[in-house]
Amino acid sequence: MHEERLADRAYAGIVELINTDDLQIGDRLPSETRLAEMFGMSRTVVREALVRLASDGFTEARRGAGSFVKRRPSERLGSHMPMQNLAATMGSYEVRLVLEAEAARLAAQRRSAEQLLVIERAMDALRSALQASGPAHVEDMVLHRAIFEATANPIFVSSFDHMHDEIDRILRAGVDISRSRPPAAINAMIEEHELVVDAIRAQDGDAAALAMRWHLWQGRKRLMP
Amino acid sequence: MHEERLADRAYAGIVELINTDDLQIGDRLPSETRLAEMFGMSRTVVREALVRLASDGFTEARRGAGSFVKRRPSERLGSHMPMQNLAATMGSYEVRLVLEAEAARLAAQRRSAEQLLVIERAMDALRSALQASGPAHVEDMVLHRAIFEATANPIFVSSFDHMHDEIDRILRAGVDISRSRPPAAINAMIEEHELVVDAIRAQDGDAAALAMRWHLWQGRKRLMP
DNA sequence: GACAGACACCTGTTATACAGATTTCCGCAG
DNA sequence: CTGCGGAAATCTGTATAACAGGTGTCTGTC
Repeated sequence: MHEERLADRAYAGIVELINTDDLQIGDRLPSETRLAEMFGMSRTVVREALVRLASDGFTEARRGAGSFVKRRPSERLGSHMPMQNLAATMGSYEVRLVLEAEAARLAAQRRSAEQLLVIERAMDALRSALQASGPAHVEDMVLHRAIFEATANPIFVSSFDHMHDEIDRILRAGVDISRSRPPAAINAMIEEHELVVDAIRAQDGDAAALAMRWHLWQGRKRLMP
Repeated sequence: MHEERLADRAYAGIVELINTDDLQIGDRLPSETRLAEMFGMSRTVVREALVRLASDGFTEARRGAGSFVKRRPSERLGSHMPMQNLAATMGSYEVRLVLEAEAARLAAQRRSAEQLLVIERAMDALRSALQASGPAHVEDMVLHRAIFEATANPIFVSSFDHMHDEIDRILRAGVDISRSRPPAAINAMIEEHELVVDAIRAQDGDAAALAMRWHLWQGRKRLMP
């Protein structure tokens, strides 16, 4: 369908080059002529790719000197930044604490009646799953996502999706999420979520943000006491 | 100071052409050869400008047919910006306010000496770009991203990348990047950024978060007073 | 009027050349 | 050996010519 042009391959090739050769910010790329013969294409095409890379803020061309790395294309997490699962989990809670607390506040302020219904249904599903002592991480995710959707801000929602994907990929490797929980923890998790949902129902932004912070903080403690 | 390349003039010329000739979405631009003789430059340069315009989502090239207007650049934000973009801009500031303020706080608390250097170099580049009255959105982005990298939390960094891509995708069509800024605004933008960098240098988390909040709030006001 | 084919035009790509800027390096002076 | 100046090598920016392959249009025929 999309007939790939040579310049697209050159663009991808240079990005890959930065990653595999571990070029740091400020490092010089091979010259246009060199890249052209490396990729087996003309200098014109390489130039087109470099122009787009510069436009995207990845590289910077200095006349007479060469092209330089200005900002590294985001390498996939985990491959180039080997991080302990523990540290990664801490990191994930850091981001969640920030993003989710504010999402809860906005959700409380803006929720429509329909969105509240979606949230409450997700809450019921989560409660059932937890009380059945089964795996509940999917229900948990559905509830949290519903809260993001109630912010009526698509960028918030897509940020949640992205964050969730990243966290999932890191945690899935090491942490066994569906391990058995003591009954006390189950009741605590239900209660924490209910505090959040109650605040959203009451349209109390501060309370929702606080409850969400509390919930995430408790969750962090549950994972690594 | 701001060494303008021919391709920059071609880029601006084509944007102006779309506006003055009132080319609508789907309309065909003059051919590359025609544009070259119109602007008195070679086809090579015109092609470079067209590649960047296509990369910015303004035009689309169809092999054998020509280049076509895909999205119209608007000269002034606020007046011509469609409601969709306005809402998206508000939404983007909502997310940025949350994520970037906390990123600035963490950056201040955790920055290494090297990361501070990267941030300061990005600040220098941004200051130069702004003082030269040239386009500075890439330099701005580089600085903000450097702050996220100083959080030492890869999920934060990838969240920034994702957020930036989302915002870019929505906004880039509507914003004429090369629009002129009044000198007062330029100085204000420099000062706001410097407040953030200063706080990070001093490792004062609260001050960094506050300064970042202030900066984003001012930016929102600049865009839609 | 409908259709097929020739034709003109357009973008994508290659090749070559040169100007102007920057870096490298070598030789020379101290 | 060190410092320095300048030539040489290298690199990006720009121009020109050429061709391949796709697209739109016009024309002549039926």
